[in-house]
Amino acid sequence: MRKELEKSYNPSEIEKPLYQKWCDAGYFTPEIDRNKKPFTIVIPPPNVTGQLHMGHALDETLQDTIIRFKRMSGYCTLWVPGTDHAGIATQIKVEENLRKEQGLSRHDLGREKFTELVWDWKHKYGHRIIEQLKALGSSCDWSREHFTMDETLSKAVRKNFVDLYNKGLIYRGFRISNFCPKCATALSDAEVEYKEKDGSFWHLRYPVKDSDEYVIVATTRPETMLGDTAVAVHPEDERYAHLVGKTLILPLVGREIPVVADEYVEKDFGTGCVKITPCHDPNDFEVGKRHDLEMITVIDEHAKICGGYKYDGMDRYEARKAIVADLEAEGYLVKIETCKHNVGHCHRCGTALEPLASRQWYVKMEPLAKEAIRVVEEGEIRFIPDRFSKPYLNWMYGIRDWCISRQLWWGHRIPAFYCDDCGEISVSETDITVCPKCGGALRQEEDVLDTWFSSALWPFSTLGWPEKTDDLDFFYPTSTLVTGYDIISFWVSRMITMGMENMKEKPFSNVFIHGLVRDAEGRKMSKSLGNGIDPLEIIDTCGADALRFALLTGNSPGNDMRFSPEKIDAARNFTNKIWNASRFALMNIPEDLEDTALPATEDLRLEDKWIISKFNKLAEEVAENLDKYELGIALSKIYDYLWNVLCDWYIEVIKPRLFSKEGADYENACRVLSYVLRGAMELLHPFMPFITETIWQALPHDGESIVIAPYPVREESLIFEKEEASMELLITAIRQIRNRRAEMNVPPSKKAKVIVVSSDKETFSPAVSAFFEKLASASSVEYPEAFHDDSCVQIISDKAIIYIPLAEIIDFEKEIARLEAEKKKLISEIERVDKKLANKGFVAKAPAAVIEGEKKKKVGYADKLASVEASLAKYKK
RNA sequence: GGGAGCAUAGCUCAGCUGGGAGAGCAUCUGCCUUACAAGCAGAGGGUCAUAGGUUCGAGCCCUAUUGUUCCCACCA
Repeated sequence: MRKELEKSYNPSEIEKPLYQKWCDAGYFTPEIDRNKKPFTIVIPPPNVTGQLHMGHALDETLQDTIIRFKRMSGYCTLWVPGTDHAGIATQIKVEENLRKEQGLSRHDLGREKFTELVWDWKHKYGHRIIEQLKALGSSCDWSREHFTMDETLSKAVRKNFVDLYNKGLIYRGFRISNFCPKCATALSDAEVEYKEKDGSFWHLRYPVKDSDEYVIVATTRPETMLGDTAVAVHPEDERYAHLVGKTLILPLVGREIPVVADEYVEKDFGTGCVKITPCHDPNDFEVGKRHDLEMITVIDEHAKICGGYKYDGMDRYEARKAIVADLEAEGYLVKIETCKHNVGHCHRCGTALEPLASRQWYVKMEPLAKEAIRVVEEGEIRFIPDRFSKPYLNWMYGIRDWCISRQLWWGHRIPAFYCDDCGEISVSETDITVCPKCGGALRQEEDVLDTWFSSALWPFSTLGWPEKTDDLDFFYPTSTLVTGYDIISFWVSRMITMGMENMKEKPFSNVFIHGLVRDAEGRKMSKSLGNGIDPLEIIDTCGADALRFALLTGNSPGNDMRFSPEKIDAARNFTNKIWNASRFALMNIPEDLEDTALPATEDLRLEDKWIISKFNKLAEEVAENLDKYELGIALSKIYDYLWNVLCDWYIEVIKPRLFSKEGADYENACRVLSYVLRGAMELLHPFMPFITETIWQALPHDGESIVIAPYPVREESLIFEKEEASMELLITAIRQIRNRRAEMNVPPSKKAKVIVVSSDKETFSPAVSAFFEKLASASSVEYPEAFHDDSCVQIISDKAIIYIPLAEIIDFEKEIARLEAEKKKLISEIERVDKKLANKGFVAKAPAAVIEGEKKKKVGYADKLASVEASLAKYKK
């Protein structure tokens, strides 16, 4: 059933019910069809308690456009949606809320109660982001929605953990890791953000035992001196060679510490002496291991001093002041320099991190990286744009073991069980209570896994792994992963390693990388800056289609984009334009026209063949661009076709036919208009799903929804090169007339006769008079063999000279000047082409088509020049 | 320290494998032409950062330089 279009496009009324209809019809829920090729995308799961922001909007729009294109192109498409439990982020949020509302900490509640509270949050807010994805039009299969802490996904996580442990790829180790004092947990290297800070460089004097000698060490973190257990010098440093093996007295503490020689020290940096604090610096830790130094922890996980000093309990910065003051008072402070240095910060909460030696769980990455490197280097997995494979490979080649334990409560609890009786550590896919070795009681590891440990499995865990499901069999490996460059190392790299390890097959073939959405000034959109534009607000006011258009247009793979209100305006104007054009079409297409067939070719008029031919070429180009992930280019081509070709020319040209309201000519115009408009909607649908479906339904159409309509493909029998060329000539002529009239300030209301002299009788014939009348303010059109009248404005167009009798407003001097300028330009053009054609190298090496083109150009210029010269001669007479 | 991106119209950016520079917005001019003033018609505006090189031919490829942004590593 066709429906009339409302007077104005009201996206807020149309979008929701339409989306519901699509879901109800099951368009997004594929049935496995082995006659079709699968095309699968897994969504980068947004934080379950998060809100849709511009970054998501871009990410989802890109995915939806691709998946809709593939769906219409006949693939068995699956877009798996879901959310991530986002360990730290979610826990922080709930903790903050708990503190604000009840003044309690998570420890007041205890682990079990607190975890329940987080689940409550998940149930309360987890649906919000899903609803927002729907509002965008995302054609996800909601029957396959997942959450990283689902039962099935949790099983996958445990299996993966146990498998890796049994292979020796997961181990528990004591080493330095970055600790966030605020989140009170260890972090992986990827979660550390370095920021340059102004700092000081404190030079301290450490006396040599039983001597008047001393060494001077420099540090940016004087409070760590409490944990010093050595001072290191370079083995070949003659200045200190005599001190190696001697003992120093650690100021304030009085500990006796050795001077050791280690290549890690750079002779020329600072004083050449380095204080060694094995428990609070990664390099010192290594030195400590090499020299078997004592490991003394003096800063705890809350960044407070510990270990039995008078500074115990003080915050690190407070302690720093106190310690520096004491050192100074006792004469150990030599000098203070200012310096800039990089300090690691928590990428979640921004707190300065503290390196801390502790026992954590790690994944041994090097063996896993091998395959992950191979599949990218051998092109099994392709990054788009290709340049992003470099940082990926860089990261992989320099891979370090992945710290996966987090001292949090929200997440997958590590399935390791400790026996306090015999010290055995058991890991198990199911909970166990009895030690398999000694039968003693077990207690489970308190820590949970890094969030990314579960998202690393996402492309196959969501398809059912470790079960051997049909989904997994059919839809894995997935086709394209769409994500921002900011999480290549966090997520993409880990999915590839885990995919290769668990599935022995890549998790996806293409990684389509996009940039960040920035504000109009190029800054990151952020809550604290208050410069974010809320995508939901745009959806409410302008519609999801306008938002999608604004995000896609001009966007190129891998590059950041700026988003501004002007872009939304342009997008909204475009939806308005489409809407009005369609409304106009439907006002004229008879209601009983249900048939979608084009008229017979012999019944098609010049303009019909032109617009049909251009449409078929457009279809081909758009598909090509989409295949290359050039979504922005594809979209701008459709935009151009709809606005600048279909609306500005075709609809204008056929208006007389449409207004005639009867006869074959009228009906054919309606059929062609309906064909090209419907086709344009189909091409545009992946980008702007709602408005295109609405219009498509209102037009004559086959099938029940545009969502499952076949994507247009170029049809060779509908390419009309000759008519295209003719029409372009006419358009050029009309533009030239308009141009001249505008230059002479002739209002459109002043009609004038148009006399066309052309040897191209097929193009310039009485059949097209209406074009000039409608579009070039012609009162009538004549086509004489030859014509001349000095009182006419002469327009030299391609393959035609046009005369317009507007004697009273012609400024002859101006005309002559204009023609002289034109002549000069043409002569220089001809010279340029001549020079090119005289160039032996060009003639010998350039492709034939290019040479042919140049020759044609020359003929065209020469023709025009002859006309210009003839006119000039007559004017000058 | 290592790597990458960007530099094109006043602004924001496209420009795919080299064959006479494009869009949107902004500006100027003229239009209520019965779909659309969120519109129509027209116009102006660019040594494609700089210098070399390859080529018959360079915005595009190579080298260097300048400016800018980002990523990685991180020296106490």
